[in-house]
Amino acid sequence: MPANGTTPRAASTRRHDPDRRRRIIETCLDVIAERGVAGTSHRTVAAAAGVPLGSMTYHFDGMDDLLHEAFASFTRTVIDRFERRMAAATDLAAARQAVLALITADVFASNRDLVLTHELYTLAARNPAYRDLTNAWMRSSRAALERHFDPTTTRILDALIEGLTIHRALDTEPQDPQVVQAAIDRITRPAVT
Amino acid sequence: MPANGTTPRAASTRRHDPDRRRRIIETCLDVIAERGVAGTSHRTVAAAAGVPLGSMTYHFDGMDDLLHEAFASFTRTVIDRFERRMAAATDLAAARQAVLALITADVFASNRDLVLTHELYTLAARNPAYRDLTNAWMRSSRAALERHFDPTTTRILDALIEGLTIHRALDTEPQDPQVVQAAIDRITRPAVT
Amino acid sequence: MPANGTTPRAASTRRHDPDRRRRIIETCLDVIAERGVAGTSHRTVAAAAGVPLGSMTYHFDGMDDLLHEAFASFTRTVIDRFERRMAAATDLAAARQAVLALITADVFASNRDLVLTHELYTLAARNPAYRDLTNAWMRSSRAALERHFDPTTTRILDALIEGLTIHRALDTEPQDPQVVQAAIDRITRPAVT
Amino acid sequence: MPANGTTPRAASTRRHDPDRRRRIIETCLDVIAERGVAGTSHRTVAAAAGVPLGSMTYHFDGMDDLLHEAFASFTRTVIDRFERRMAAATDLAAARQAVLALITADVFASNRDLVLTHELYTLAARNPAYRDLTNAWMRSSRAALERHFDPTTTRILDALIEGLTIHRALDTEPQDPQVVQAAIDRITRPAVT
DNA sequence: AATGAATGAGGATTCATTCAT
DNA sequence: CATGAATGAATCCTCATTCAT
Repeated sequence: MPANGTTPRAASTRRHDPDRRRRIIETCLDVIAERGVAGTSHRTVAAAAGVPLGSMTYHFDGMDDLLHEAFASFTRTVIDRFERRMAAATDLAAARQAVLALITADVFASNRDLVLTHELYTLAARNPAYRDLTNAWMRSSRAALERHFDPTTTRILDALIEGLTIHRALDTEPQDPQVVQAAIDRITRPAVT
Repeated sequence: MPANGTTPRAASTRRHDPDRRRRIIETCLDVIAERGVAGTSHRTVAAAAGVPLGSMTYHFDGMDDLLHEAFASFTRTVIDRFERRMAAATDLAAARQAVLALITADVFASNRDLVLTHELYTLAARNPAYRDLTNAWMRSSRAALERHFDPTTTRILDALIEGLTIHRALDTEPQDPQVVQAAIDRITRPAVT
Repeated sequence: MPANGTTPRAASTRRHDPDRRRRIIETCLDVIAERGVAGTSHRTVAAAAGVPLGSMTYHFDGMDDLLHEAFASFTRTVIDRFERRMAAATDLAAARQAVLALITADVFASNRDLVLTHELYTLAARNPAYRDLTNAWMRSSRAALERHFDPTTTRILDALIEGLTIHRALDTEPQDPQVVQAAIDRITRPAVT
Repeated sequence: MPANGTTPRAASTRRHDPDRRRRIIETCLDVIAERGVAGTSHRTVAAAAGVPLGSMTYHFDGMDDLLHEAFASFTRTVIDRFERRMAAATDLAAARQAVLALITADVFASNRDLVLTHELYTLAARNPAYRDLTNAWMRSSRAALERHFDPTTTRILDALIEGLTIHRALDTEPQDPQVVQAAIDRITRPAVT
């Protein structure tokens, strides 16, 4: 066995690279996170993924196709995380707790996710082709919340999560956890009769 | 005082086309709204503003300078609108009404404002140089809300406005006004004791 | 003898899709007519013919081989038409009539043929490899005309057909049939003694 | 005065090159003649003209603009030559002589002109934008001929010149001058009564 | 025998910026 | 003070061709 750590066949089989497409997509998200959609070009992605420039238009019908695929992968990931978190809650208290965790801990745990979300929203704001992704995202978030809350509460919570997440990211001073807790309490507590 | 309404100094220091700089900035916002930051170049702005290409680097220290000035102008405009709306409210009921109007009517009345906001957030998410603008915006929104609400309520309302506005823009189905009303009620009503 | 009408050998030597090669050639002419030699690539022809890209270099030794085959097919077609038209004439009057018909009716009945002819001439003007086709074309035209006219008259008629056809195609105003008739009369009438 | 033969100002004034545009156009014709329209790219022309690639799209609105300008320059040249030759003829005999000279000597004296003509015809056959050039060319040829011949004769001569020229260029065997002479005689001699 | 995968070269074009005027 | 001219780098994309299967 060679010392370089690659399998013997790797050198000879390099031509056929079955998940190169998938790897380009993931690399593309990294590049977007780091340099923005504006700084994402065939060249930058190809260089980052270690594939020849010609690979880009071979695997994708142009920059737009690649971007859409990349953001489709991104939304799939965040939707999964959201759904798993909410599905784990078995009663109302747990559901409230899950929402708290979503906002304060994991949805945009990384700056990467925040940046990607904004880039996607920016695209969707001008280009309807990206609305299918944001729509699917919103619909799945609401479906996950509606397992535990009524439709109106769901809508409000959904907007709250959005707003608090954005402000947490943009704000220079740290977010007060008590504010988040208070928000969830007020929105989900039963109406005063 | 001169009859034309400009101060004497302005006339002497800025000869040719005194507000060309300002006009470029406003045109730049139009271009961003229409084609995105990515599609905004010296060329496109110069063409849209009807000024020679050389004017751009004469009046601004490069693209970034121009973008920052443009978004500074934008945030000034939306901050003004927000503050005027909130300042007009004289009691709590009117303040609640004002928040409702902000969300359902005027903050992102136009698609233009929505697009510009997302473009700015996207820049700010990656580039700290634009955080001063988003910070000032957030601070002023909160100050305006704090005239009527306590700090915690203000934070929650602020996030709610953000989230509902974004969702209204991205969503394909129209926003239910009752949801907005319910949200404001729950967030601003006194705690159940 | 097999019932399907093909020779036994053909069936055994060409299995899959026996006339794919021929179909590619014909499609290639369509593509050239529509987009020009410059716009004709392996890709465009393969797509138009509905064959995989790899087929192109399998069946032909590169673009040039394909182009040459395509224009060979084209000249064969127009030569046949010309010869059939001239062969049908049995006396001098009929021959004159046939020349008239060639110019006014059928040589470049379609814009397709005109375009293909110019594309071929352009290739032949620079690349000697295509001269064999234009030479064969000219030689056969002359042979067909020489059944009815002396060599000098043939040369002149041949040039006239060429020139009138080109001008008919390029001219924006329609060609006057009387001019064509007059030209044939003058060229083919006996010399004044 | 420096020994290198350039004027002293040349080195310092290199930036301002007032007839660079014209030089690019002429070089473009050379490139087309040598490599065809298909082989004519911004790169090849820029390299041949010794100008940076960026110059091409600075001076021209793209490849099509450049091509059109180049062929406009070309047709202007050949039209001038044609007109000068015909204008020099003072009587009918001289006019006949001039037509003979046009065909046998100078219209496509060089292979360059022949190639350029075919390239232009090919463009015009498919792209109406080039018909203005071929139309102007035909109209001016006819106007020049009509100084000496009636309209019908002019049309026939015009077509003859076209056809004989093309065949002279494509034919491998040399053109017989007597055929040309005979053609002119037959077309221009008075009708037999 | 036939083809999908892959790639490096080259295509037109746009760009921010510099500089001489 | 203001700008038209100019340019080299970078943009996306198409291409003919090679090659492993």
